[in-house]
Formats: sequence, structure tokens, C-alpha cells
Amino acid sequence: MSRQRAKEILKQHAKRATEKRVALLRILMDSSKAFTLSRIEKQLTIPIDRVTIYRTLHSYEMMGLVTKMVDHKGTCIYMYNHHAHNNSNVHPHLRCKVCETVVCLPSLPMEYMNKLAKHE
Amino acid sequence: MSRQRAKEILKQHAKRATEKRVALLRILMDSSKAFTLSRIEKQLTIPIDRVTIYRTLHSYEMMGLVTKMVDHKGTCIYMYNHHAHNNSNVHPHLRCKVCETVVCLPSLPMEYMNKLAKHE
DNA sequence: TCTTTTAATGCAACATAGTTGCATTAAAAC
DNA sequence: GTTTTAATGCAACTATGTTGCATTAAAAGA
Repeated sequence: MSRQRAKEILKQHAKRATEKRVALLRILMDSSKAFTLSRIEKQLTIPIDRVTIYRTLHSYEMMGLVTKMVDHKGTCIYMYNHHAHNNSNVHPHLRCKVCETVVCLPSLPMEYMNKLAKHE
Repeated sequence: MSRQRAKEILKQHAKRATEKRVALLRILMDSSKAFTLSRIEKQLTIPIDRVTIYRTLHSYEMMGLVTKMVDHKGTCIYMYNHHAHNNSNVHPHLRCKVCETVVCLPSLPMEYMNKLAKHE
């Protein structure tokens, strides 16, 4: 049951832990995958307006709770920052074509970074 | 003057080298950058319908002439395959936030690949 | 508790990108 | 010159993202 944890987190950030905000956060918390807004909408048991989802996810991103990315189709995907995602080092993300899981990859090693030619 | 070169390439692929198709190909050929459809549209000196540009770029992608990617905003960008892009090895692309140039990065070294944990 | 303040929500509306169908035009093939 | 096929443009539609505004609900204060 992640409901309590979700509520705590929202209150920590001085946000209202409404049923809808909790529901949205739980969907993300309970998975290691990244979801599109539409995907989240389908997964909801209570109906939430698309705009509300959009704005809520945006606020979660601002709070640092979730990471927003763009998937291979150009759609925004949102992933819960389980490991706090605090290490602000640059690292790529890898998406499994089959199960759609997105994982954080290790930071790029210096030997690799050094190979990068400066352009122009 | 890349006009002749563009015509040759199109004919090699049994495509009609119409003024519009040449114009589109030249914009991509004459740059190392990746462009959105809208960006290409603005750069044109002759007016071409958005759908035509879309379909033409798609055909160029099918021909292997250009590479289609999705940029940070989720918009498709098209880049001419100067180096034939033949080496079908996987490599990331890097986009300069300032000048919007997109460059191919070196392939990832094995040491790095080995670090990748299998998920689930 | 009642009132005020502020956050959350939903509806309407619009922007942009991508896409398909169909009719028309232009080029190539015969 | 006629036929065939590719290219083009228009209309229309979908999905996603986005903003404005009015309404509702929660929290704070009296």
C-alpha cells in the first residue's frame, strides 16, 4: 500500500494530498517504468481530467518527484525518481522496446567523454 | 552548388528530381544540422505544402538519405546522412543547446556496455 | 464554527505536429 | 500524343500539449 507514503510525500512538499493527486503519484511510485499521460489516464480507477493530470505531473516534476522525458515517438513520459535521482550527473536512459521499462544507465566514463570532439 | 549532386542522388534512387524535391534535399545536404519540418518550411524559398514536405522527408528516410530522430521537445528532426551513416553501430547523438547542431557520438565502449545491468 | 484565502480541478478552447484520403497536376514511359 | 505513375496540395482528422477562466474543495484564520 503506497497510499500512505504518497500522502506523506505530498504533505512534505506542502501540497494537498487529495484523492486524485495521491492516485496519480501512486501510479508512478508503484512502478519503475516511465508512462505517457495517456497511459496514466487509462490506468486510473477514478476519472481525472487530462488537464489536471498534465498540471499535476508538471508540479511533481517541479518538486523533483518525477522526471519528464521524451520517448521515441516524441511523447512525454514521466518516471518516478525512486533513487531520488539526486546524483545530478548526466546519464542516458535506456528503454526496453518490449516491456517499455526505462532504466537509468551509469554515468558516462571519462574516457568516453574525452572522445567527444568539439564541433565547429 | 549542391543542386546537381541532389539531382543525381534522387535519380540514383529512381525518384523524380523535381524542383521541390531537390530544394528539400539541398537544405539537408548543405548542413550538418538536424531540422524540424517547420524549420525546413521556413528556410524554403519556394512554397511547399507541409504534407508534401512530410511525405518527401519520409521517402528520404526510407531511401536511407536522411535520419529521423526526435528532439528534446518531442518534435521530429531530420538530418542528412553525410557519412552515409552506414556503420550501423549504435551511437548516441548530441545536440548543442546553443547552435542546435546535432552530432553523432562515438559508439559506446565495451567497458561501458558491460556496466549495463539487465533489468527485471 | 464561519469566513477568508489558496490550491486543485474541470471545461472550453486553441496550437502544433503528425497523418491519411482523395483529387489534381506533372513527369516519365510507351 | 497517350498512358502510366509519381508528386503535390487541399481538406480533414488525431493526439498531445497548453492556457485562461470559472468552480470547487481544502486549509488557514478569526
